[in-house]
This record gives sequence, C-alpha cells and structure tokens, in this order.
Amino acid sequence: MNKRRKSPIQMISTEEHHCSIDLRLKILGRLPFFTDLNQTQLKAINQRFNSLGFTKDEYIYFSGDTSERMFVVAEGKIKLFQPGFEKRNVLLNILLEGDLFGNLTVFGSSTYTDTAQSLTSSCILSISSQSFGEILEEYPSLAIKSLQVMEKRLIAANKRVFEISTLPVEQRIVVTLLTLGEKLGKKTDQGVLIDAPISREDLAEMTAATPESVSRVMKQFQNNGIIDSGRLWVSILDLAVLRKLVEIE
Amino acid sequence: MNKRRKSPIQMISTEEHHCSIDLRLKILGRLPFFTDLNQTQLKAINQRFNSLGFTKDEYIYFSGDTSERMFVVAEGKIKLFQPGFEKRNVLLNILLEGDLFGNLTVFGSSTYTDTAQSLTSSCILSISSQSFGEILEEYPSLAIKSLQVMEKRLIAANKRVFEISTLPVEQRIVVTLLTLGEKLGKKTDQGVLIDAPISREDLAEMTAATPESVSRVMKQFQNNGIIDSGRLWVSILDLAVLRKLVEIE
DNA sequence: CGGTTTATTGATTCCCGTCAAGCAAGGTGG
DNA sequence: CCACCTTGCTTGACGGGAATCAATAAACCG
Repeated sequence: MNKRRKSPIQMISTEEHHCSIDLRLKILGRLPFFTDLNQTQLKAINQRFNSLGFTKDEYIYFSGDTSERMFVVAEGKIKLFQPGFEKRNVLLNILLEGDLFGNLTVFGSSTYTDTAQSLTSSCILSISSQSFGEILEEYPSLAIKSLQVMEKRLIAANKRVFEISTLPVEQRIVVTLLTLGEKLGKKTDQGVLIDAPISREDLAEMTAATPESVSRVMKQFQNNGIIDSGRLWVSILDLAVLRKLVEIE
Repeated sequence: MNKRRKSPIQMISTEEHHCSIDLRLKILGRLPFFTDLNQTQLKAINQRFNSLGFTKDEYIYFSGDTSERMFVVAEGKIKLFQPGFEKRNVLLNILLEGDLFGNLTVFGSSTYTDTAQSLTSSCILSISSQSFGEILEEYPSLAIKSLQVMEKRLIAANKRVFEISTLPVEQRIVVTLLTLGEKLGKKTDQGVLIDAPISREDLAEMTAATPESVSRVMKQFQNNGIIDSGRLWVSILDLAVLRKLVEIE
C-alpha cells in the first residue's frame, strides 16, 4: 500500500501577483471569446478591464452584494458557492484561467447569487457589467459565445440536479471526482492528480453529502486502489474502474 | 373541510390547434425578446419559424436526439425532464406561452439533454438553430436578451441544487409549490390554483423525493388548511403560512 | 359500470446524517 | 529540529428521515 502522505499539490502562494498589462492581454487573447478579434480590438477591450490580485482564501465578492461587475480568472483557482445556514454551503463550481464569473448580463444592477473565493493566490480581471454589455452590443459574435458558455453551464447544472436527485452518495462522489479530474486533472506518474486544494468538506458541498460520508467512501476507494488521497488532495489512480461505477446497467 | 374533489383544472384538449400565422405573429410580438423590433422585422423573422400542434402527453423531442432546433411555446404547457432509469425521471421545468426551449445556441448540431413533452394540447413554434443564430447576429440586442434568459435559468438551476442539497423533503416541497404558484398560479376564490396538471409523481420528480413522501406531506398541508389538492391539481390556500415554512430562523 | 390511473396509508427497512473521540499532516516559533 | 497547536481526516455508535413494498381507496374515462 502506498504510504506517500505528503501533499503532491504545490501550495506556493508567496509571490505577489501583479496582473500586468502583458498578462492581461495574454489572458484575454487566449479566451475562446476573443479569438475572433484582432490585436487592435483586443487592446481597446483590454483597456476596459481592471485587474486585482487575491491571496489564498480571500473573498472576491459575497452572495447578496450588489452585482455590477463581470470577472475573468487570469491566474489561480476560484471557488463559487452558495452560503447556507450553519456551514451548510453548496459548492457550485471551481473556476480556472479563462473562466468568466460574476454578473454576465446587464440586468441593471442586481445582486450576486453566489460567493466567490480564491482557492489559491490569484489574479482576476474585471469589467463593469455595463461596459461588458457595450462590448457585446458591438461584437454580436461575443454575445453568442457568451450564450454558449451559459448554455453549457445550464446543462451542467441540470445534470447535477439529476445526479443529486437520482444517485446514492457513492455514485455522486464518483461523478464529482470524474468531473474534477476532467477539469483540474494533471497526468502524473501517480495517476490523474486533481490540481486544486480540495477538502472532504468541499467534496461534501459538491455532492450534497457530509464530510464524514465522503471520508468513508473515499477510504473504500483508496483501499481498492482506485484513488489515492490525503489532506487537501486527491489523485485518480484507476479512471476505468471509476467510470464503470456509474455506468448504467 | 372542503369536500370539492373534482378537478378545477380545465383539461379540454379537444380542439385542434392550428398555429395560424396570426397566432404566430401575436406570440412573437409579445415575447420580451422581440419587443424592440418593428412590424416589418417581426414579419421577416416570423417567416423563419415553423409551427406544429401537439396533443396532451405527446413528445416534442427526446433526450439524446440530435438537436438542431429552437422552440417557442405559443400555446399550452410543456414539461422538460431528464429521463432516468426505471421511471426515475427528473423534472426540470414547466414552460408557458412565450418560453424558449430546445437548442438556443449554434453549437453545430449537438444532442438534446432533456426530453420535451406536452402537458396539455399545445402549439409550438420552431426555428432551426442556425437561423436563430443568424437572427442573433443580426440583432445583437436579441442575443443579449437570450443571455439574460439563460442567466436567469442558470441562477434558478443553482438555487435548486442548493435546495435539494440542504433542505428536508417537506421544505423542498414548499419551495416547489411556491415556485409553481408564482409561475402557474391563477387567483381563484379557492386560493391560488396551480393551472397545470401536476401529479404527485411530477412533484416527486421536482423535489428529489418519492410520490409517497409527497403524498404524506401534502396530506399534512391539507389537514392544516394550507393547500387543497386532488388528482392532478393543487391549490394554495394560505400563501403566508407556506412562505413561513421556509423562512430562515 | 368496469377498467385504468392516481392518490393514500401503513409497515418495514436502510442509507446516511449526527455526535463524538482520536489521529495525522502541516505550520510555527523557540 | 522538536514541542506544540491548528486544521483536516478517520472511525465508530447511534438514530432518524425518507425510501421501499404493499394494499386500499378515490377520481376519471370510455
């Protein structure tokens, strides 16, 4: 049995992130969104953005705050969740470089329906929803791409409703691990490492379960050699078996 | 105690729906979407739509079908759900006149992730996703409005994830009844009647519960005079009490 | 009026949440 | 580098909320 219990995840967050103009341009240019634009257009749009660095665990906004900004992850990992009474949060999503969040539409000013917290140190670009709206008016193709992003998320959210509604805890954990692996997985010689600091509690908040239940299930999986896991990290050792666990009979 | 057990919902579905050009124009003109357009533009867009009548319980499309159309409800009620193994469906939404469904984006051709079924006889307008995409390119304001529709739905879906994850069955049923009342409620002298044929099973599929559990909870509510309900219908008698049941302490 | 679908109700089971104690990993400061 | 503390993970015992199974009743339909 594997006795490597040291976390394989880099948690370095010492360096300050400056979110330089260069970084901003690079990030924006890489977004699927802006691929159609030429350099001049990109620069013009870039000017409308602000940038801000966040440290680990810092909050970007809170559920209920008046929402008039749209954000883009330039660097780092961001956690979106709905805060519940008594620690009963629900984790909605973990975002990566290039992902949008905040207020994507121009509903006048509304309030955020979730809380955004930096899982690592991060660099975040932001733009007022109004400016974003103006950009969308100007470049219809961007609006359509935003629409596609939103539809993807809606489909994912509905899929999750389905899973929570119909699957037992073990299978909910499996699909969650598979999703995380797909989004955050890094191939290593020890399997697919989920490259973000994920706790049992985070997993519980993703699967509508308790940290204790998650722990029990994960321990099983470890004993069967399907995964390896420790404090704030998970690695998938046997994707095939994991997938088989949620196949329809 | 009220002994009216006959369904107060009109189930007449005898007449054929013709989805005439007139009806189509009227519906399209009423959509929040198209309010900015003038009569000429509206007519041009109208030409790109087809219309089709469906009878009660008829399917419009199935989850997994190749999806290349976007639909608009012109008349009737449409149920969207994700089919599960062994009757374990999950009901995603009940749509009304003016609501959009199907493939809103232009992802090439993908597949539908839900099944659409007519709850009543209905008239449905449809347009190829490609044509819809062209319209969006032409009228950026429409794309932005679509984006707002999608964001609303995403927020609603996330809210639902939160509710299923954190609330016990009774409260899940309460929030579902409140939502239904808001969307489908008709004021009558007997309270707010939910104007659609909703079964215990439908409610179960909306609340991640079983029909039996729903029945037990609903019976309680009836005994307390909060609601009245029978075969395929529900009426909310005391909104205030219902709301109080899900308030945060 | 029989046949079908939907709703109710009870008895039983069990998955999973709750509570509580102990353990391991990581960080810090002397 | 080790004692100490904090935070996160594990493990067990227990109980309860809701699913399951099953049988009856009510509403609707041709």
